[in-house]
Amino acid sequence: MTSKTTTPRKHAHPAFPGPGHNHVACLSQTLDRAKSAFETRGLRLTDLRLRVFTEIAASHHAMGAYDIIERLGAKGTRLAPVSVYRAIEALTAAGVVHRLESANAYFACHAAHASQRQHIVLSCRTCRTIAEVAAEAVFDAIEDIASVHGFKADTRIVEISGLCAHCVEKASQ
Amino acid sequence: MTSKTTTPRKHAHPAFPGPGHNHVACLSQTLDRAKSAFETRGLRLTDLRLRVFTEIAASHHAMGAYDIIERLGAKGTRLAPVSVYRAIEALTAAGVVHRLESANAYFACHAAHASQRQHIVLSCRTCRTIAEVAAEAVFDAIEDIASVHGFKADTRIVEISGLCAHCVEKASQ
DNA sequence: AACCGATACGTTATAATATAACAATACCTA
DNA sequence: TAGGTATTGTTATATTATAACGTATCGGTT
Repeated sequence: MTSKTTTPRKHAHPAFPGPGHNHVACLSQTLDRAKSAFETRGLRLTDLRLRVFTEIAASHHAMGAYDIIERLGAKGTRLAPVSVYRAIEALTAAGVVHRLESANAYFACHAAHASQRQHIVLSCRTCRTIAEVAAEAVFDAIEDIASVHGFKADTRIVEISGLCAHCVEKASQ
Repeated sequence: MTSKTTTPRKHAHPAFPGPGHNHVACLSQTLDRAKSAFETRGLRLTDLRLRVFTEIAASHHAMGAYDIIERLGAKGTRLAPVSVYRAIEALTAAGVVHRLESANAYFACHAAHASQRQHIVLSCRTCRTIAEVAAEAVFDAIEDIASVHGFKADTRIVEISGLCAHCVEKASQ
C-alpha cells in the first residue's frame, strides 16, 4: 500500500483533514450540529448568525472578524463590525465557534464534541489548519497541578502551534 | 493558629504571593534575573527596556501595553506605543516577560524558570494575580496527544483562569 | 580618536481588533 | 394585537499593534 493510494481513511473526520477532504459533506454535518446546538440550548440560529457561521465553517482555519466582514461583503452584504462580533458572541455561546486566543481569530467546531469532553487546539503554522483533539490526560494534569496550588480552575486554554502530519510529511520530502 | 497570624511562609516565592508579600525584595530579584538573562544571551538591557520591564514587574498582574505607556507617562516620559512594543518584544525575546494571550497583555516572569522546564499560567479572575507554575505532566500529556496525531509541536500555550487560593478562601468566608 | 556597521530609538501615520450607546425591527406569547 | 424581549442596524469610538523612515547610540576595528 503506497502513500499515493486513495484507500479510504479510517475516520470520517480525522483531526487534520487532508487538503482534499470532502468539505461539502463536512460542512453540511457541521451546520447540522450547529442547528441542534442552538436548538437544545433554546437559542436562535438567526439568518445573520447562520451566514457568519457558514463563513467561519467554510474552512478548517481560524478567521479574523474582519475577514468575515470582507467575505460576506463580497457576497453582497456589507456588515458592520459590531454585527459580526455579536454573531460570533452568539455562536461562541452556543459552543459551535471557538476563539483562537493566540491569534485573535475564530474557528468553527467541526467535531462532535460529545458531552463535556475537553479538547486542546492544534494549529498548523504551515497550512493554518486547526484541529481540536480530545486530551483528557492534559486536563487531568492541569487539575492536578492547579489543586496542588489551591487554584480553582474555571476556563482552560490549551493552544499548540506546530506542524500537522500532512505538513511534516511534505517538509521531509 | 488562626488565619490572621503572620506566620512565615514555607516558600520565599509561592506561586501566588499574598497581597502582603514583600514585593520590594521580589522585584529586586526579578530585576537581577532579568539582567543576567540579557547578559547570558548577549542582549542589551537598555534604559528604555529597563523602565518598561520595571513597570511590568511592579506587580504580579498582566498589563496592557497602553497601561505601561500611561504609567510611564505619569512619571514624566511619554512614550510612543511603538517604543513600548519594541521594548516588550526585546523583553519577551529575553524570556523575562510573557504575553497573556487570552488578555492581550504582558506580565513579568517572577520565577527562576530554571533551565527549560515549562510552565503553565494560572490567572486569578478576582485579584488578577498571575502565577507560572511548573507542570511537566501537562506538557508530557500534550506531547503524547500531539504525537498520536502526528503533530510536531512548536509553541505551547496553557492559560488557566479561575480563583487563586487566597481568593477561594476569601470567597468562602 | 575616527570610522563604520549594527542595533536601538524617535516620530508620524495607520492598520487591525473590539465595544459603547442608542434607535429600529423582528419574534414570541399572552 | 399588544407588549415585552431579543436581535439587528447605525454611528461613533476605544483598544491593540505595526509600518515606514529618519536619527542617535553602541561597540568593535582601523
